[in-house]
Amino acid sequence: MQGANNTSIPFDLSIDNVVFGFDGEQLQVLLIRRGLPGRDMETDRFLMAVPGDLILPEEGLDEAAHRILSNLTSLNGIFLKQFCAFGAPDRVFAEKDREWLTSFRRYPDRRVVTIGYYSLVSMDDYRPKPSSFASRAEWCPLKEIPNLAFDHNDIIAAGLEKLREDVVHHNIIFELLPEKFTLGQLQRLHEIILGKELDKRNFRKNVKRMTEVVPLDEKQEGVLHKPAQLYTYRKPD
Amino acid sequence: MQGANNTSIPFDLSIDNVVFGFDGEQLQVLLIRRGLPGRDMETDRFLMAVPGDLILPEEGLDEAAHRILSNLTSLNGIFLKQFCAFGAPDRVFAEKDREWLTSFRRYPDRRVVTIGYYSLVSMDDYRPKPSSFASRAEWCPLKEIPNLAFDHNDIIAAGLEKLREDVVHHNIIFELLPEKFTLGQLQRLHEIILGKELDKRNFRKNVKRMTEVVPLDEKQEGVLHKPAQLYTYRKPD
DNA sequence: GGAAATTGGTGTACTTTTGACACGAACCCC
DNA sequence: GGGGTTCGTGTCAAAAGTACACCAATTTCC
Repeated sequence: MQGANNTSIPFDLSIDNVVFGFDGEQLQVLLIRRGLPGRDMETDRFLMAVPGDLILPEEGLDEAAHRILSNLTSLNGIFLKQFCAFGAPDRVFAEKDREWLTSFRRYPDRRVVTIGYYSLVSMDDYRPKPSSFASRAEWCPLKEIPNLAFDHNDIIAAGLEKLREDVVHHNIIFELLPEKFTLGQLQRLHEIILGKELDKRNFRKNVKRMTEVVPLDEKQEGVLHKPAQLYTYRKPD
Repeated sequence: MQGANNTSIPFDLSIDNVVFGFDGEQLQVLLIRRGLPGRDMETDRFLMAVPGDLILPEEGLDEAAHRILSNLTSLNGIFLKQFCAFGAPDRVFAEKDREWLTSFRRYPDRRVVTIGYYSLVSMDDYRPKPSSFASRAEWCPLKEIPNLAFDHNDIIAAGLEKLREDVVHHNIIFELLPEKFTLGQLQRLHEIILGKELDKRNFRKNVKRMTEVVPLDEKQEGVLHKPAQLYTYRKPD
């Protein structure tokens, strides 16, 4: 940082969390229905958004991301990774966002820069009830995402791209699966994230080389086909 | 973004650019000697820093990164990539940074969040003169970096880590080389960034598969050994 | 003018990884 | 008991990665 520069206007800073979930079939993203419970929530007056909020004066970025996600969704202690800052000067000033901004923000004319985080959640572990007052969060299939507030559509797209990069080299993909999973689920998830089909036998060959993926003494139950062996992921020390 | 949250304190936002250079031998980082020309510049009163400054009210992040780098170093139109935001609440409030902050910042008590960019420059293309008034920039070998202002040592470390990741999959490494380079230089640069030795013949085998790296009708001159074939990098469309 | 020092440049054999490909087994439902 | 569905398995060929040693071209120094 360096400064003959005294032009110092205040910014607001926010976090936006792109939370990916997997239901065994497709990738989903957690969206928030905005407004005040009971008054605006049931209307379509405000666009949906990714869970995010302003950073508090005294908190760090990761800390803020966890707090905000916890407040809006009750998700605690989950995997969260910063992936990009978004700061187009007019990113919150589109007409569509005006009413919400003036209703809920103290300084609606302030420029807002947001730090994007993405996270991965097993949908088995988190099923918000869409119509409950307590939770305003809903899963939305990635392919059916509506027009969102601000630049949140772009943020999701960027988060997805980052997820794709990270899946290959870091074992983050297991965050999206329940504790016990089948190799079929693991393969489908890879296929969905990478956007291409994989060969079953080759895929399994590779997985069996991973010592972190261990078979359990258990099989799938209640499925209408041959039950699959269950596996779990043991984090290396 | 979502908001029952009206606690809205202003942040200052800055950009910090970690500029990597390569001299054929080792990686270097561009540092700025801070203070006012003629008055403070020659003293050691202020810690050195990575080139950075506050973002202006109306400019985007990438735009700000380019402007700031251009202002402080005259480097224009170079490769710049956002890699991480740094926002520890106290990151600018260490005692060592106090005097500079109060001398040069209008609101020295404001929390500052910074967006880190890294860039790659061929040192052949940019040789600041350390003692000139016009340029306050100096190359500093990565291994000899002193204590810097704020959390800039951390920022450099994070930038380097990101560079290591990116080098493997994106052809960014050529930004660090002059237009014409030898395979020896290319290999040394890879070895330095990756921190391990590579086999010469295997390395060359791989490079020769890259259609972007094309041999020129030219050889090295004025070296005290067998002159090497020169190559250049042609960006694919 | 020749020797020493230095980096440039080249090929082969082995191992490992990747990629393509087909069929019987186990379970549910009807 | 038959039909539908997913599970689970092995082999072969091609590609990529890895290990390894010597002569060539230039400068400098004697």
